[in-house]
Amino acid sequence: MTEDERTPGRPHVTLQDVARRAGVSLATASRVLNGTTQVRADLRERVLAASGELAYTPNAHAQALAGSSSMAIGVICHDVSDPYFASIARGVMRTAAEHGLMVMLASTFRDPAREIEYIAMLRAQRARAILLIGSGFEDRDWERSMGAELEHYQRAGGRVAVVSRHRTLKADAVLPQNREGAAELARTLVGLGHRDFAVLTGPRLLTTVADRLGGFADALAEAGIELPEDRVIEAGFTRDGGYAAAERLLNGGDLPTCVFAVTDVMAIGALAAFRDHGVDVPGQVSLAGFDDIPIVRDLTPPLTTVALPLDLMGERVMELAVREPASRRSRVERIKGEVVLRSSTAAPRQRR
Amino acid sequence: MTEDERTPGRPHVTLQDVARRAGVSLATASRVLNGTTQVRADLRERVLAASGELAYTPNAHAQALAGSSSMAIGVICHDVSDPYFASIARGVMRTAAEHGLMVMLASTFRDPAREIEYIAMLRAQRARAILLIGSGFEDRDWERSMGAELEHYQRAGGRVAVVSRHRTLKADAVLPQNREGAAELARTLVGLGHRDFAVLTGPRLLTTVADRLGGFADALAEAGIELPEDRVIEAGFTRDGGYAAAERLLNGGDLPTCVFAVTDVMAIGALAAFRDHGVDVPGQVSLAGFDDIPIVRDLTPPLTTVALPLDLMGERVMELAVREPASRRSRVERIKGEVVLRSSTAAPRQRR
DNA sequence: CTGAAAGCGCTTACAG
DNA sequence: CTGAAAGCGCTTACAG
Repeated sequence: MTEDERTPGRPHVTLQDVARRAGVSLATASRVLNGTTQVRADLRERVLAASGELAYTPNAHAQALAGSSSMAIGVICHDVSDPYFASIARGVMRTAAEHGLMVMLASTFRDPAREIEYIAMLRAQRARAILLIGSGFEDRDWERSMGAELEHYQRAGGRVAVVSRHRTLKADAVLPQNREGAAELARTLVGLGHRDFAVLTGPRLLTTVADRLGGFADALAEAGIELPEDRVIEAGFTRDGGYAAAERLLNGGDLPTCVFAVTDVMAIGALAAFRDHGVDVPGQVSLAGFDDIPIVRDLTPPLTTVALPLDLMGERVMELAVREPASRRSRVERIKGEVVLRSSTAAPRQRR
Repeated sequence: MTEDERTPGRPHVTLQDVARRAGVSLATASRVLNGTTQVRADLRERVLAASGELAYTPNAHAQALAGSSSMAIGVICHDVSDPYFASIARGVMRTAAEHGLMVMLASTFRDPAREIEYIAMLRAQRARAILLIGSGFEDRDWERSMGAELEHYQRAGGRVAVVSRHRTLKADAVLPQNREGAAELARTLVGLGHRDFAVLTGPRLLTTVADRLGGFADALAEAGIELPEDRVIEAGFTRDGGYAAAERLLNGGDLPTCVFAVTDVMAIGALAAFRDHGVDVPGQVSLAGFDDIPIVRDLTPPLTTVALPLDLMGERVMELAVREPASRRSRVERIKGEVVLRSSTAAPRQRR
């Protein structure tokens, strides 16, 4: 493409330029290039040739404005650098690519103001769908404002899909079975001989935390094992939170025989704290996480966890957002977690 | 907002609706909302009120089309789930948010066709800038096609900025000092007493691999230490590649006293392979990586590496893309790596 | 300071 | 099948 082949003064080649060079009307050029209607073969050829010669790239904004269709999907997460999100994102990106969609990504760092702001931006972009990846809040205010913002978006034709439970959001959802997975893990650990547990958690307002903690505690209760409140240690929902929680546990006097961190990321921090304080895992204390992010296989010891097919969950949530719903009801896809025993857990030392 | 407050049949509230409700012209409403010109206070008030009452959201496509300005930045990486990218992305996202920009993300999995395709899509979106995160190729063909595509974009006013060296791309760049960092690491390891090395690398066509390997080998040579070709083991540029490379090393007969994996991600794989084969690190072999991704602190043993300020690099590359250049010359920001000694390296056992 | 109007680059009924 | 024209929702010279 050289300067004089396009309309002078314009930085981009337009459909008009292509049509002119091909000797057809704007309409015909448009029809050839997005193949809706039949066009006579020779005209078709000429348009294609002209488009190629001029290296024509359609203006997505003009297309969106004229056709009111956008190829953009908004994806909102808490932190791009969290490996849990990163694994899900892999599936999201792959599936987006397969559908020729662009992903607009936003990190909110759990700042509600930022979440609202991003939804407004995505509304402005006329994103075709918005994906919320990660735990919701058990919080009336947060829910109300998010809900209002999203409904607004949905009324204008936008689609919303989420990974993880959001109490009242009316949206398609991929739901990891957090309660069931945590319960199954508890039963497995009890089966190993453990009777004395602690749980390291993030803020209990997060639905994911509430579900995993609840499922774990309930299963223990069914086995006749109590989880005293002072054995539930709440900290940041991060690696450093796990580290801090484990340190608080260590300072709290006698250790339990088994610790459950509600996410692998927190478990990584806990493992580091145990190592730094000379506590052997699983010799002195067993440790388990949840999620099965890829790295936990490479820890020493490799981490027992509840495996979630994260990549697949990303794929599914994107597909929910893209596929037209058969009915008006929200679709729900439940994802089962599978307990994976690795060397970070063992039978307790002085059993009996 | 209720149905009858906006133009019937339209899903979105438009500026026209706002203007009508405020009793002003389209132009005035526009001026109030993007604050270019002065507008009389009372009109201003009325427009703001109307906009709020109708929950008006501007149509970004119409804005982009009319003003030919887009708030979107394209970010192209190889794999969103790679922790190296994830850390850089954190800085990118934060900086984007500070500037009110949206990030359109693309994963290419190093597929050249996909890279080209994404650049075309970003061109269609009239993205304000494109960020290439990750190593370039020492490959004429790849370079030619990428170069052509990007120049095309740049001629139309697009900005391009990269992290890592791309031989001939005319773009602003954040350049980690791979050669120097690897050389410094080599000197440090030699200082520890090592004389017998192996290097685990990704494809040597990647500029990052070439630079780190080259810097390491040169520094060894300066110390009078040879790095035989069969001590350079090439594999995939991933965790599994590192694992495979380490296994090949183990099968190759006598172990070196020290192994350098050109990225932390490969080092993680190597560490797992050593563990699986009962090779003690650093007892039998020392291991070092490069990048200092967050997780390597939590490995056992924690990994010696060359630390790069990844988050900061993300911030910088975004700022290069956003700030107007003073001259037409490409700007280059060099980033120094710092050797961080952790427990994965030690003096060799049977020294002397 | 304010408004009428042109124009951004497309798509898509509507006639032919 | 093809083309002239209206319209998508804004911004911004250009007059007043």
